[in-house]
Amino acid sequence: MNSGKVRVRFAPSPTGPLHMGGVRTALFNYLFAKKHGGDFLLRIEDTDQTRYVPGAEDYIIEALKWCGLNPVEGPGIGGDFGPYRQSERKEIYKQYADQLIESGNAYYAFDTPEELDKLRAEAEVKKEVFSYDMHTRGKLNNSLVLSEEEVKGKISSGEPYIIRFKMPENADVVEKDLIRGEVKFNTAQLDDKVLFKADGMPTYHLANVVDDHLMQISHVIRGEEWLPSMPLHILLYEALGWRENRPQFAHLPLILKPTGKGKLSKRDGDKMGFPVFPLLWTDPKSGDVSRGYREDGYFPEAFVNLLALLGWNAGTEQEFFSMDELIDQFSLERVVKSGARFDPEKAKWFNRHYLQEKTANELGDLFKPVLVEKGIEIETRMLIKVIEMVKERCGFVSEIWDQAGYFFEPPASYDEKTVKKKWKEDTPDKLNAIIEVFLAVENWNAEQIKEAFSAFMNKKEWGFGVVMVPIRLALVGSSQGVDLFDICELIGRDETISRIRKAILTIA
RNA sequence: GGCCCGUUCGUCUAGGGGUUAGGACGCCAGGUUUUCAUCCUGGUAGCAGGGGUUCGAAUCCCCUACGGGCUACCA
Repeated sequence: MNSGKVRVRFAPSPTGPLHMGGVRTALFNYLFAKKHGGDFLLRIEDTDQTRYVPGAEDYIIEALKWCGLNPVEGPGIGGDFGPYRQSERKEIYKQYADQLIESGNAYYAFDTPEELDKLRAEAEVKKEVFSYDMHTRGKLNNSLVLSEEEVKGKISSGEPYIIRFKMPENADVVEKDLIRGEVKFNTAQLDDKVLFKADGMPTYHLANVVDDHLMQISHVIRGEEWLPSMPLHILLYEALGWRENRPQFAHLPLILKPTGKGKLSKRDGDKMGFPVFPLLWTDPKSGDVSRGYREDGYFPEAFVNLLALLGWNAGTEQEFFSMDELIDQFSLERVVKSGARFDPEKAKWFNRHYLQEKTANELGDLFKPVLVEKGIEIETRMLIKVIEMVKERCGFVSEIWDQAGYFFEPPASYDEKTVKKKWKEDTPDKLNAIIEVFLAVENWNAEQIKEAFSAFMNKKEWGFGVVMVPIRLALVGSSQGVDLFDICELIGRDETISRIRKAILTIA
C-alpha cells in the first residue's frame, strides 16, 4: 500500500497562532521530506470545535509560506489524499471506530463528563488519580458491562455515547523512535483513551492514525509531548490491521523557556521581550497582540537558521545554513534528545549575519517605509550611500534609523555626558575657526575636508579630540556615528556649518 | 502520585572507552578606529552525584538527584 516513498505531514491544530516550536516541527518535517525526495504535506487537525479560532489556519499557512516551508498537499493546495482538514473528513472516522468495536478493540461508554469529573474529584481527595482503565472499566457505564440490548437501547434512544479504546491488560509495546531508540511501555499502565467523541468527531488519536494511514504517511515527526501516546497509536495501527505499513516515529525535543521552568510559552515572549510566534498575531476575542519574528524585523533565513539549530546540528562547526544546505545535511540521527532552552541573544546574532549579507539596495527598499513614515524624502542614490556606511553597525533594518538618523535630520538634543566632558569654554571659538576652515575647502568631499582640517589642526597644535568630539556632537548629537568627514560630505557644507552654528548657540 | 524522556561551559552544542573535553552565543580584556558600534585577537566557564565494569570512563551498566513531558469527550 505504501509505495515506500517518504511522506511526512505537519498537522497543527488551528487553536491559535503557530508557536515557534510548531514552526520548528514543520521545518524538520520539511527538511526530512526534501532530503529524501519525499512529500511534505499540511493537515489541519480541527477536530475540537470548541477550541477553533478563526484566522488560525490562515495564520499557519502564511507562517509556513514566510519560512519557505511549502507543502505539496494541504487545504487550499489540493492533493490526491484530501480533504486535508479533519473536520471535512468526519464521515471517514466513524467507520474505523465501528470496526474497532466489532473487533473487540473498542467499546461504547455512556458515562457523562460530570460523572467522570466526580470520580476524578473523589480520587483526588484520596490523593489518587482516577483512570478509566482495566481496573475501573468493569464498574462503569459502558458496553463492557451492559447487555447488548441495553447498549442498543441507549444508542437508539439517542443517549450520547463515546467510543473508548480497550487497552490490553498486560502487553509490552516496544517501538523504535528514530531519535531516541527503543522505547518500551506496558499497557497495564495505560488507560482507555477516548477515540470518538459524543459530538460525532474523532479525537486526535483516532483521526491521526486513520489519516496518517490513509494519506500514506511514512514518518511521523512530532514534538516530544506525543511520546506517551505512541503506544496507543501503535496499538491502534495493529487493531486496524495496519501493523505492517505503519509509519516510523520520531519525537523531537521540546523548546524550553530561556530562563525558569517549563516549555516555551506565549507569556515568555511578552515578559522577556522577544517573539515566540513567527508572525504578528491579534487574538480575535481578546484583541491581545503578540509580536512576531517577521514584524520584529527578523529575516526568514535567520529565523529558519536559528530554529534548525535548536535541537539539531550538522556535527561540524558550521553555524550558518541556507535552506538548501539544511536539506542537504539534515538527518534525524543528528537531532538532539534533550530539550533546548531558547536564547534570544543568539537569535539576534543570526539576524545580524543575514542582514550583513543583504545588499545596500535590498536594505534600502526595506528601510524606505521608515523614511516615508517620518516624512523624509531622500534620493535613492544618497540613501544607498548612507546604508553602505551604517550597514555593518546594524542587526535589524529598524536599527538603520538609529544609526543613520543624523544623516536625515539635525540632532534634536545633545548628549549631556559628552557635553559635560568635551564641551569646554573655548570650544565655541575653536569651532568658529573650524567653520572658516570648512568654508575654504575647495571640493567638498571627505578627503579634502579631512586634509584641510588636519593641516589646520597641526598648525594650531590643537588635540584632535578636543575639536572633533564637539563637531561630532554638533552634527550627530552624541559621540556616535561613522567617520566624521564622511558625515560632513554627505550632509553637505551648508548643513555641516549650520549644525555647528546651532550647537554653539544651543550648548553655550 | 504513576508512566515515559532527558542531564557536557550561563545558553545552544561537538565528542559515544585513552582528547590539553572542541566550536558558537553571551560576558570580560586587549587591538583597530578621531568617537561609538562593527571587526580582529585573547580570556572566562562544563562532563549532576554515587557506585560498578575496565589497565583506563564525559563516553558502557546500575542507583540517586534534578529537569522535562504526559496523565481531558484538547491537540
